[in-house]
Amino acid sequence: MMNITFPDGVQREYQEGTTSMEIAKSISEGLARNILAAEVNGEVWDLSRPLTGDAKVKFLKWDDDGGKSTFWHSSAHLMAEAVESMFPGVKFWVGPPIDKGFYYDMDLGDRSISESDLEKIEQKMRELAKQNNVYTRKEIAKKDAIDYFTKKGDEYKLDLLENLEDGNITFYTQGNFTDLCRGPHIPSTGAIKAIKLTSVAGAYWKGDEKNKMLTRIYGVTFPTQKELDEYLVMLEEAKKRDHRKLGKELGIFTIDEEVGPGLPLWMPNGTIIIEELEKLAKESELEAGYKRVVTPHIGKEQLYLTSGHLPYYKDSMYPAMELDGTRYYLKAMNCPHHHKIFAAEQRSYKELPLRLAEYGTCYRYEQSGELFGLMRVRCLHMNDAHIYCTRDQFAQEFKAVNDLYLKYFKIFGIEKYVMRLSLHDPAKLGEKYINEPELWLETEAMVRQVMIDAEIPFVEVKGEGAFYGPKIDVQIWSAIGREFTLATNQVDFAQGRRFNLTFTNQNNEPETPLIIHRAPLGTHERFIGFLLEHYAGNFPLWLAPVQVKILPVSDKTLEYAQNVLKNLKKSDIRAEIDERSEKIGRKIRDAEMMKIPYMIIVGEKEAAEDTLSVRRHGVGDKGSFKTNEFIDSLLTEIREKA
RNA sequence: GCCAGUGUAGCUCAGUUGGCCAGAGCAGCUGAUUUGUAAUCAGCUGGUCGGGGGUUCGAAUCCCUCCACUGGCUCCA
Repeated sequence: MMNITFPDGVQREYQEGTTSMEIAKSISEGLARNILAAEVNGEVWDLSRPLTGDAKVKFLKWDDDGGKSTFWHSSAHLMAEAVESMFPGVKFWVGPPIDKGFYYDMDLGDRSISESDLEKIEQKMRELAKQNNVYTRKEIAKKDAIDYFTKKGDEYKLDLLENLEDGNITFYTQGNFTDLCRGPHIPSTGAIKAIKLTSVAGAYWKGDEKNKMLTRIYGVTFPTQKELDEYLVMLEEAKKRDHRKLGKELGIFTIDEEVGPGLPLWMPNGTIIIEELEKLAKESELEAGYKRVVTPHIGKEQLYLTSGHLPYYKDSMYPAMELDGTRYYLKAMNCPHHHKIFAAEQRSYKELPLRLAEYGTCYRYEQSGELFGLMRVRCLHMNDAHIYCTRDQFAQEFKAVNDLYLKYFKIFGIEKYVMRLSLHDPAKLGEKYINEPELWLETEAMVRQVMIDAEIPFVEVKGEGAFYGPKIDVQIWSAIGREFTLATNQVDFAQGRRFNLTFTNQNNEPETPLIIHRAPLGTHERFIGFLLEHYAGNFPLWLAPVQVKILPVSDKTLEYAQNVLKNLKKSDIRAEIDERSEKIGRKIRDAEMMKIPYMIIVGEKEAAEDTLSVRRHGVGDKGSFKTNEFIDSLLTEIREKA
């Protein structure tokens, strides 16, 4: 007998070799119907797999992450079966579950799948799901597995097998499809009731662009049609938040083909937001002891050779222009220019930390396929600053930058983000990263310690560091789920030496400063793109391009409206009058569509009483106010950035 | 850059298997209307069908090529 412990602490005895499905059935038939997999001693197992000894068992339903991923993993196999039946000879690479659904990579030879094929594959999947085929697990010797795939001529699975240990290899079969797979899977295909293949895309084998491009099909499945429908509605809702759509509708920015891809033009409404953000940044940075500088948009080749950028990032820079025999580059980063400001004067330890800030304009030649609205562009305005400090000052300075982030995130109500400690990859030293193994480990430890001391949760990711040092990146997601770095806080142990930057220390010796590169508000482009989606276009009052729209009921009250406008402008409130000879309902509708925070309606009643009828966007009629009273409440709301 | 797709008026979209001057709604303009909390009415303007080349008696529709965009991959200081 074996002893099974459930999550609530209850223990029960079962015959050895009992499967988790049988255990579930012994508890209740209802439970057995709703479970997809079981967590056995922390590992997700098939329900049909026999348990061999005492264990902790937790049943996984659709609502558990482990349940969903098992469901989607099995769905990937179902899709593979459908594809194989329609495209005989197709070879499969890997088909994992992902955040929302699953994909499978495959080599179709000289055939290709277009989006119109997806529906046919879906249809086939539905057919196969209805057969309710059982997913069967089979342990297999490595030799036999190699034989199987050698006969099949499948070099991809053979490649996978190379890295697997004998005795640890399993095959899964459902219907006519057998795959090398570590599992686990749901009991049978019948549970998959709703299927949507979302897109087909190319993906390099093993993610390396030197390798062959495989075909990747993305899909998502659900246990009920209702859940799929809800998911599709959610996708539609997300599209309405897309900053590319909102940016156009609200007159924030435009991208013109003739100006160039990835080169946004900021329209008047967008420019107001830019100016408000810069005001916030300048005030905060002044308070935090930064000094402002301004630097040119270009620099000589030698500058970027000295900094070390050219060998690492030349491909991402616009090609050089040659003038009088000298090559100049458009700057892709501000740091070399700032370093030259540090170098321009003799520096004493008494000046440190020296914090140089600039909203710098940079140009990066991003690959054409990577451009994405405002989130990935070729011209960007960075909330940049470089902090030159001693080693002793580092922790405090780095933490102060983190505090600045958190202050901003609070203002903007940004809650969904992940702080990522981006580390170097030792395998790429000298190639992608400056070849200073000890300095890497040392600075990485310094940053880690600051984060731990500040009790800020973070994840560590190898291979995401800057070429000159580790960094903390703040990761966010666009409305359609793409991940971006919103803000960054980086250590630089390399450029100080490369530029020969020194200060005189207390012992009257020259010493190289550590440098922190930071951009808490990222770039205007990405930050405003993010804010558009974050607020769904409903900007808080202090950021709203038009804060108040005055709507006269008829021409008769136009004069009174103009008076009100004058008063609002006196208080620096951004207001406009809708002077069209439209009905009030129409004026309200248009102002609502433009997501203007406050509408004030002035008719003969208001003109006679010297009042305003106030309407709040998305809320409705707020009643009658005296002009001064209303302006005061606006000013408070603006000041508090509510 | 790579794979797959898309490109018709400022916007959202129709345009049957290639066939009469390429359509609609919204927006814009002009006029009428003077209006009370999410669309007043009428008339009008507006498109070298992404650019170029080709096939054809004839191309928005078929082919080639370039550009841009979309979804991914690679990349992301």
